Amino acid sequence: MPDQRTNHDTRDRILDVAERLFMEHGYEATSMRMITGAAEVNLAAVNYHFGSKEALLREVFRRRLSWLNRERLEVLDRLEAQAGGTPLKPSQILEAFFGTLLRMGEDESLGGMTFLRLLGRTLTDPAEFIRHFFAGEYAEVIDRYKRALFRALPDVPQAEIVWRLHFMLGAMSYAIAGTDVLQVVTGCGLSDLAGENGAQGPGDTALARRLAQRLMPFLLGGLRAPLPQLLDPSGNQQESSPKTA
Amino acid sequence: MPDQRTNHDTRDRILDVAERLFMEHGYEATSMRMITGAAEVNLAAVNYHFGSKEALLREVFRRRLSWLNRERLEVLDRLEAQAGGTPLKPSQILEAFFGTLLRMGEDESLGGMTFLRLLGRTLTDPAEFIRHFFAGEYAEVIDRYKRALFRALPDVPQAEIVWRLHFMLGAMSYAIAGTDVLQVVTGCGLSDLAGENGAQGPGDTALARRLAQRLMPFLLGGLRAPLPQLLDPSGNQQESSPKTA
DNA sequence: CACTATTTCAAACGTTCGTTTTAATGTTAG
DNA sequence: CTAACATTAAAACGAACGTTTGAAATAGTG
Repeated sequence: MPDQRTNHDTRDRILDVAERLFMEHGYEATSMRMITGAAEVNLAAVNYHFGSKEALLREVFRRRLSWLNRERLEVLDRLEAQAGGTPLKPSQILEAFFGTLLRMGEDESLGGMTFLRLLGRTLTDPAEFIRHFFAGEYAEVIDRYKRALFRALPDVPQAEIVWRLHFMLGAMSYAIAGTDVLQVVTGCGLSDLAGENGAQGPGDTALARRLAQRLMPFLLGGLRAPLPQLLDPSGNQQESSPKTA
Repeated sequence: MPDQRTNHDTRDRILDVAERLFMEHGYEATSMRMITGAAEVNLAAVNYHFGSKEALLREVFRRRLSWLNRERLEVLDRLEAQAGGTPLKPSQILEAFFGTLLRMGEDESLGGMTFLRLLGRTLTDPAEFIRHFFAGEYAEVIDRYKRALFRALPDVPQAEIVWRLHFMLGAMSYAIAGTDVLQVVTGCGLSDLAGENGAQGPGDTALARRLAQRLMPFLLGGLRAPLPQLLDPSGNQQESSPKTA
């Protein structure tokens, strides 16, 4: 029985703190006492308001993904309505799907870069309940955008499109996770590449914008790359590197 | 006792089991008792042979990455020696860097897909000691390949190359992690896309090969995509390759 | 053989985990 | 007011955590 009149101050503070701590340390490495301590609420508050630690993580994502998925569907609906019956351009589809997400990084009320980083880091979490949750949350949106890409690229085998959608999701997920070894090796993170100071905070919104500027051409280039010549299973790939076998 | 064990037998069995369990459940969600139980060794064996749980994870990676990094450097050395003083082709560099890794997935003695999945899932782990470890392991290889790409693409701003190397790492990392929501949503994983049975096992080596066939054109297309028009002065449109057959 | 170093083993260490309990405190409507 | 409900509070729960201990077993060497 959801009661909208209840006091949401404790609830929201828990969600905000959990979002940040789950991002910084991961789900397993974040304890209830870390969360309730940072949120300055009682230890039992999480179980009272959400039921369990797993349900807390789900709610942390649900309040962001419900907006994201709705927005993604609405943008696609709008594009397809404008196009009449003609297929959309791949660049439009990518902009709708990835641009909508990256725009969340510029809006603190939508979670900002904190949520984006959390999302990127959690998408590769092997925990069963997490993957099951994401599968349910993403099912409709993925299906709609997949079919839009099928229509946009009628000459490309659908299996190939699925592969490349998979790769594009990976490039984006990893990019927003912000844990790249490159950043530690080169001593400069995305923030420095974006020309801003490295400190997290308000500068993150600029980071999200520049990330989108850089990511979109890359994804489009990958999506429209020449198809690999399909060989019989016994035949091996083209050899442009020295033999290693 | 079912069979006699030598000194290194315990060590190696712990490493093999830890590699699989860390992949399946993640570092934090894998307990020492799960590892020693599955390896059929005493609980204290891990601390005796490796010192700590963190040190065990480092050793799990070190025994694989030492081979991978050495191989990557040797392949690059060989390519640059063959090329004389001329710059390498981007496709050669990508094949050397990503192809070498993906070939590990075909060789069970190098860890196979189990290690590849573990690597992909761990690269986005926020734990401090993990990121510090990866930074040290990858420093030399990243630097060498980065500079090779700089020479191969002299007209592309170096910051742009770093961005795209970042995106390529992400696409590969996410792909080998094998946790994509697409797989759960569409009900078919990479194994099905590869035309093989979905069961993990020997079929995984075929998966690694087909993954490489699909991933390499995508990465090359992304790397050579038209540059985003920003405040960049020269050479913005270098090479467009939309040949969606 | 005796001696030493290495490895295995069962048991326990102290700590932290997520969760539950029970009571106290606000809050709201009749 | 008071009865009913919603929320917070302190304390404790049993279980599981990574690690350590000290003795027993094994292997290697002269």
